[in-house]
Amino acid sequence: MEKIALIYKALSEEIRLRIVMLLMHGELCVCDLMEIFGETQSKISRHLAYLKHSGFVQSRRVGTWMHYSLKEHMDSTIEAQIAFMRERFSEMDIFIDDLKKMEEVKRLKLCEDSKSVVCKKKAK
Amino acid sequence: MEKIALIYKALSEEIRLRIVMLLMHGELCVCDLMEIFGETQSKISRHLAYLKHSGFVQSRRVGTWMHYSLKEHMDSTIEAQIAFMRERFSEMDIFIDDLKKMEEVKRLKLCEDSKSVVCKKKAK
DNA sequence: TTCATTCATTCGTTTATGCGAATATATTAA
DNA sequence: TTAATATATTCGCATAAACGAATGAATGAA
Repeated sequence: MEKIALIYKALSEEIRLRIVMLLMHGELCVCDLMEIFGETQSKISRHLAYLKHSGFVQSRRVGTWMHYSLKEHMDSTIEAQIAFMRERFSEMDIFIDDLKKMEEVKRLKLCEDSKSVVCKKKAK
Repeated sequence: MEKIALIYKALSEEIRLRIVMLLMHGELCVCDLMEIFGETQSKISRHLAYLKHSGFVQSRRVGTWMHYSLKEHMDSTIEAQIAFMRERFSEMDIFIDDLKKMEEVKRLKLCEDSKSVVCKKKAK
């Protein structure tokens, strides 16, 4: 299929759109996203894989964590589309709410001792 | 589903993307699009219906023809997305080729006598 | 009224996609 | 080495979406 259609297919699922919008503010790991969206690990991981194969995001391992971020040397069409979205969608309620939730999750993480505590707690 | 995701779902199929890009240059009827893309009537009509329900296009009847065009009072998000696409994609080969084909189809139409001849010929 | 033309819609089928649950893998710590 | 944690992937299923072929509806011409 046409490259551009594939870009829009990647953006045609709400959760992927919200992940992309969140990653504009920095790196997040799978368990952060699970908590922010209240979704299962399987679902988050699958959509991240989709975004990775579509050229939107990259990942790096940090211990047992995988940190996801927007891809650094992105295809220029994707880059332009993301710039459009940042400019156009940033002020929309749904994305602002996600951002707030993200900040809350990060704040909680800082209050905890070790880097591993938060996710362990969730598992319990 | 989230409104924005629905916008991108509408753009996630190549033929719909190409139809939208073509309609930036003016009205077209179903049989024009059939000829330009070499696709069946059913397929073209179905995707036009999809674009209509998604808020991208409008139609008006002229005799037995249905003329499709970009919607006049478009949702502002869709409008902005289309402006982005016009600016960003207009020079891409696939869309330039479609545009050339469109001009050829229109030229042929003008050379023919009555407004109905072209489509009748195709049917034969 | 009858027929031809354009387009819309339905039907049955096929393919794609998303899901939760379960399992596999990689890493770290004990 | 064993166990625990975070993540990836597979499995089976359910739903969505696209397709061609056929049919239906609207219009205009004869």
